[in-house]
Amino acid sequence: MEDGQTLFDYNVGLNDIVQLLIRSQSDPPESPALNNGEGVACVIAPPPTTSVPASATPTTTTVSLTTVSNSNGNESKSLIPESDSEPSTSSRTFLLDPGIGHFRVNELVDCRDVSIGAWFEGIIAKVTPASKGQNRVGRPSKRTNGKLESEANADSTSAPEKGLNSDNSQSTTSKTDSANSRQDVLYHIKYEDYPENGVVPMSPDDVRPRARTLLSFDQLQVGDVVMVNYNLELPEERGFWYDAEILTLNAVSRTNKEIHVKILLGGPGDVIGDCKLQFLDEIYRIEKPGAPALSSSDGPFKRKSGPECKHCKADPDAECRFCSCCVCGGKQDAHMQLLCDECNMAFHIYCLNPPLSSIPEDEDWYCPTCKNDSSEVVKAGEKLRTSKKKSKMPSATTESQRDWGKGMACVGRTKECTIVPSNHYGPVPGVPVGTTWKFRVQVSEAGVHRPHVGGIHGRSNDGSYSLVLAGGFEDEVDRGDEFTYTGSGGRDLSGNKRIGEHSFDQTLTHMNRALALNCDAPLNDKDGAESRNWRAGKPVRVIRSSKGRRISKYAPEEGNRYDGIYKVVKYWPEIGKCGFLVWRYLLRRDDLEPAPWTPEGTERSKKLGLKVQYPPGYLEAMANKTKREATVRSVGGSTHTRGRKRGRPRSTRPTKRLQEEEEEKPVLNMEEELQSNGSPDAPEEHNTSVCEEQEEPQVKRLKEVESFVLSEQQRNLIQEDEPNRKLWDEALSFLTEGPNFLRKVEQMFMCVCCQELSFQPVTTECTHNVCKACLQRSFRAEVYTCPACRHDLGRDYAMSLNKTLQLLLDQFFPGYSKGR
DNA sequence: AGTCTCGGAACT
DNA sequence: AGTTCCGAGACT
Repeated sequence: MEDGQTLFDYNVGLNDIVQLLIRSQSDPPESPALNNGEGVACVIAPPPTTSVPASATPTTTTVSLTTVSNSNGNESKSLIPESDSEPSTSSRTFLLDPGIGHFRVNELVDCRDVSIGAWFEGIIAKVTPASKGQNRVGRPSKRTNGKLESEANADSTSAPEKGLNSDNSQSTTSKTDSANSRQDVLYHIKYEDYPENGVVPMSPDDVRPRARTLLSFDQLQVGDVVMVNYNLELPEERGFWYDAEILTLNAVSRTNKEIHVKILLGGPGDVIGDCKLQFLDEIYRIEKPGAPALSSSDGPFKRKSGPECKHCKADPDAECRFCSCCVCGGKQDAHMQLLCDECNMAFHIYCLNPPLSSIPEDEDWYCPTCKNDSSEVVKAGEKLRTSKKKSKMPSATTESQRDWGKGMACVGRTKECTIVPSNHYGPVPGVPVGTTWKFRVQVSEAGVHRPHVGGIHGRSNDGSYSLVLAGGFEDEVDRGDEFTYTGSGGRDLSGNKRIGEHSFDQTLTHMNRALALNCDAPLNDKDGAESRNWRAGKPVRVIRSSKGRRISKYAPEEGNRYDGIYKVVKYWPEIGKCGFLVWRYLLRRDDLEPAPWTPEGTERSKKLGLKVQYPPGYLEAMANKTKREATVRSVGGSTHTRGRKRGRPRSTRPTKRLQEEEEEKPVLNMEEELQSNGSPDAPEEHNTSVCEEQEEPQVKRLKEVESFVLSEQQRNLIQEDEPNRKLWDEALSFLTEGPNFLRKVEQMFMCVCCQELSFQPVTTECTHNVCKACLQRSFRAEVYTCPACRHDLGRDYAMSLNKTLQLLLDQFFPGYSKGR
């Protein structure tokens, strides 16, 4: 990121997870991290077989190497030299005592790359004193090591090189205190296999004597910590060298043995449990400090490392498109094989189409299938290109620094409805008519009306699932159980607007077409159509917004209320009051649940304890933001009402409210349309923000919620689901709480893996329910335990589907499995 | 990736 | 009270 840029500029959205690294100005531009292809164009290294006997001839630097490094002196861009191209070790095999620390110069050691937690062969190049601060700087990777040091010491004089100058004074003190001397040094090592990394400073914790002792199977015991070869990404293949604690030793037969270990990556708690080892005859003892020092003249003490090709078994004569050129499979001309920085496949430069005449000078190289349009890539230090959309936004031109976009219209969802798919018709299970949310984003979260802003939710080749009545059109009529609705479009929304003046005709496309498809009639985008049997049309969930109060007295006082299922009776084009053609729809209610404005409806809402739902923490935040007065204002209502409420003693409020509601209901019900503007003083039935806490017990006491009624079949199925008896018993105790029953069921049969209602559930022997797919994924990752309780299921566990439970969940949450 | 949208708070 | 402008999400 560049100064002045925001995450929005990078299309990072709310709830996205990103990884950020702090960029250091002092980080040398060319200091590639080990095993980190980032920023480094690699040329393929020779196959492992050719490198094994290599140490015999240290002077035979390959001819191919010189050709490239001549043309390009930059090490990071040049070839990775073959392992025999490390002349310095053989020419200086004597050990030098630096006077401090445990290791001598030229001693063979193992060094841990803390970024990946693996040990690599290294040689001590020099030893310097280190200030305590330096050693305590976390355990950064080699790449960040130098960076952190220079940053930490930017304001002091104890940069590493300065520390070297004050060598004498510090070394004497450390000699007197041997316990400190280990901590107070910094080892500078060279990796045997990665000379291009140069000399790397290392904390004493990450350096130890070179492993030299192979342990046989019978020398091992459970609990021992040893060094093993393991590939974290591809456990079947050869990988790097890690410390590991032995978990199980299983000798199936004399030749067939199994060892499971826990890989220890170095950091506290940084472990990978239950890894099955592949290379049982390559297990090393970990040497303790003080083990006899080894130098390169004592032998190579070199372990097999790195991924060996499993396709060709690293046969140098075999053609292999996996470990060698993926075009021709040939292993020749290793120095002319380019490695793609994305997919890691190799390409002879002459096998490319078009072929390249030389190794490219760019730091990165991507193969034709991985290459992105370079104009789309924002490189480090480059300014972002403004996208088409952003360049159209007013802020791109006006340069105004206004604080837009902070409102509830611009927040992201914090949860998502998963019990029904987004294209679900009909009610959302567990959401009764009368449920009210303050903000549209909450309606979206509940899955009742998904778009944040749009009035119609639908798909133009399927139909409409829900719509919001928000009174945007003067000429709409709302009679409660029947209303007219207007399509979308016809507005000029340039300038990043959401609504605007009508400036052209609407068409029966997009959402307008979707809503028309709900009508039980063949689509007619010329004249509209009338249903043959209006009830036969597709159901639409209808939400009334308090904004609709402008033209409809059926709109709620506050927020957005789910009013039930409606059907499209007919639709037709007409010239609206705006002067342009609009598409108009007649919707009629077709729902057994009583409408919220009817006496039955208000009664039911009361029983269910329905009140306006606010986002978590919203009321508290509002209360903090302003004072009590401001909180009252947010409830809405006229000044007159506000005054009355404030003057009223709190303790009497719940009773009073109920009386008022009972008086009010008939009024609301009987009022004729046009009288609605005359009743602005109606008491707020959804007045919650001030007295919510006080109300709670009262509501509970008064709540005689209508029970959830199980069908005969459901009852039988629950009986049948023997393994889940306990869970069902608990859920059934919520039957008396109406919609809470479904919420309880959803909660109890949630899959711990995907955090959604279990789909194709497997009921484990420890009576937990998980999606079969989730359990299979776990087994593929070789974790054979119950995801919920870690009970061992065994790798041969038969995952049998609990069909009874699946039937039940499908009944309670119709359509939820369609979304999977 | 581009287009569309009966929200909602900051600003005037 | 009216105007201006934003991110997010859904569809195409």
